[in-house]
Amino acid sequence: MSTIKDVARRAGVSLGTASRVLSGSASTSPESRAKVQAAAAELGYITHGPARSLRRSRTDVLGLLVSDIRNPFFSELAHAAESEAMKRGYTVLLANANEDEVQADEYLRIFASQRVDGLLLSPQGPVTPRLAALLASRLPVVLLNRSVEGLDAPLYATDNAQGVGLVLDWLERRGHRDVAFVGGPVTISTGAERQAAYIAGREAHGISTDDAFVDAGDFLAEGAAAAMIRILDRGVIPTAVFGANGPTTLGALRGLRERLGVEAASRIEVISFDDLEWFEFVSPPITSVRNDAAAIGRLGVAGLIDLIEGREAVSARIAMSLVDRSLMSGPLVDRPQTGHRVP
Amino acid sequence: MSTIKDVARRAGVSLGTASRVLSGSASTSPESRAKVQAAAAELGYITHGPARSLRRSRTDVLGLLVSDIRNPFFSELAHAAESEAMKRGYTVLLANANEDEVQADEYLRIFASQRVDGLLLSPQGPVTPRLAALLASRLPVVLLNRSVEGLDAPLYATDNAQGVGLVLDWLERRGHRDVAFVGGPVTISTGAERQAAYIAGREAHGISTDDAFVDAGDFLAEGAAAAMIRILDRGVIPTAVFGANGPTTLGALRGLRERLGVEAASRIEVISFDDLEWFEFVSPPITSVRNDAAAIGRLGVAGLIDLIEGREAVSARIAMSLVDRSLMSGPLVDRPQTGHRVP
DNA sequence: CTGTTAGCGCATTCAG
DNA sequence: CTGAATGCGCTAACAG
Repeated sequence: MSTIKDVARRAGVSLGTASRVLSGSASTSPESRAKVQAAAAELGYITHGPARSLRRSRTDVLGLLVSDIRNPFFSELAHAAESEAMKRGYTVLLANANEDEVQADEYLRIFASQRVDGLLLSPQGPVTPRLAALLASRLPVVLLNRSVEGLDAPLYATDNAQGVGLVLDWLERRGHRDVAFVGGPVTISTGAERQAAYIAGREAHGISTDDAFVDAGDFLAEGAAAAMIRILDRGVIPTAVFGANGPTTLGALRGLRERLGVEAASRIEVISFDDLEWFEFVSPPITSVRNDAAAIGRLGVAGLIDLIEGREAVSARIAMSLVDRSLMSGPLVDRPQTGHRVP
Repeated sequence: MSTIKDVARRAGVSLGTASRVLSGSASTSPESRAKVQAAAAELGYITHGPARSLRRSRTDVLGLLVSDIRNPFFSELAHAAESEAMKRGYTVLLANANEDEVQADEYLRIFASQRVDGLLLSPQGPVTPRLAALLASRLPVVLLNRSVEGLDAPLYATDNAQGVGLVLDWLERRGHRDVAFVGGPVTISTGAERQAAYIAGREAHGISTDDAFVDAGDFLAEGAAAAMIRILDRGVIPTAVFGANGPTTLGALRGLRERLGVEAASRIEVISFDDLEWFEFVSPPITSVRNDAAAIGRLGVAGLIDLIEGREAVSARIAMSLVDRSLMSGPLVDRPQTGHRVP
């Protein structure tokens, strides 16, 4: 690999001039510019990132720590964040915590070691000592979708209360009273907020307040299936199920089918926080409130760059929209009608 | 941020000794070790990655360039690669080409600039000049799932011919003659290999050789839906559809429903290359051949590290397995029976 | 506008 | 086993 020294020698200019041309930092004569650029092209010169970072004490790298890259919500978010960052001259170092606090902490160490210029964080739990140390070092941080106590950073997140409101309205319109709620960990802000909004609003929407209908998993399919089964094993039969995120809805569906069989399960309507591409294919189709993951990713990157470059960054809540697929199938005729207010 | 110099001063040893302790490179006295480690812990010292990389002329970073991070095949692969790399002391820099050659090339530049120690590549097309330059610089490279002409690197890939064989056997057992094939770009090795194996094997499995049943998209849902619609618009009605990767199957389903309606579409069986988590919920359930993305990711990382550390790396083809969901639904009774050999 | 020089933080040499 | 010295490749400060 050729260095800037090689380029300078070949172009017949000094090291400094070559550097100035290649990084465009100061004005240079047209002749120098031409000579240096030609030499660089001939040699296939590519800046040595680590050396440049060492000298400038910045890396132009952003760390992005997501909870679960296999959750389409996060893979879409990551994708949007990455292209926004690239457009603005930054590279994203993506890490996957796999909903695991220990792994998250390990990646924070790597980010710190790589000296990322800023951090996009979707936290797993409370503020760990390592995270506290990063914050103390005044590393710019923004939060994605999940907040955490004692961490005062701009937050780019789904409007959970508004989204749950859409769900409650829909449940009421469809005449559901016996609704199972499969939530996520209440230790995660999204889990807590969605559950709280649901519990607070259900009575006003004519939904049973029997807590036998409520359980929570881990925001992954497997834990959600177990939660769904726990609900059913209490002897209640819901007419609708509300899954608190994408993987949770997947797990809830599996749980329903495992306990009730395909036939009986297909008589239960499902609504999901987070829209997945396959909901239209299930019978009956699954309705959802859609979470604009791409917007969150883009806004997060923009906000983080604002912080890095010394500007203000303001939090934003992203509104959700209802994707009502119940129209496709009409009212569920085989549903037990006891106690239902049919729309 | 404290530097190794601060640690040395605080521990009352020289810079060299602190470095030796912290990187474990040479033997040190127990006392020095204790003092240095204590000082490092007190200061919250974290190695400056760029400086270390500059000095050692290696970064312990692997570049992973995937075609489409929102394709679950790749997000699972990326996840597995990342955790395998972490286990072995490497960090993965993930980039998403979005099935776009230009973007892929841009990321190759970033990888080169960051001086990654090796490259895991799922190529989009032919060898670009930039990729050629990287290869010429003797950067260790392994290929994931897709090969490319003129690039002699270890390949960790699905056994496409074997997978298509499983599909053909299943189609024959189910008595399908009029089978639509929705493929991917033949400019991508997986697209070409899968299509070639299907075309070559169909006659021996009693499947129509009418090429009206064959079309190809772009390995994304939208292009596949268009291809499916082109097939149907030729006036043929298949009894089964074979989608050449996950997003393709999704698109094919959408195309079927758009042209035929839900009812008629549900009388067509679908089989897919790549298994998706929701196939069990579709009616009838979608059968698939499963691609072990995690294995490919792990093997790729292991192979790449072998190359980096001067060992041999041998290519591997990963066998696919049939996930037969037709058992769940039994033979399709409403299917037109003309010309079918019923199993 | 350009050449020279210093030094970012670290690992590694060479003496001792 | 340890300390002192060197330089990885680059940018920025300075003097011209």
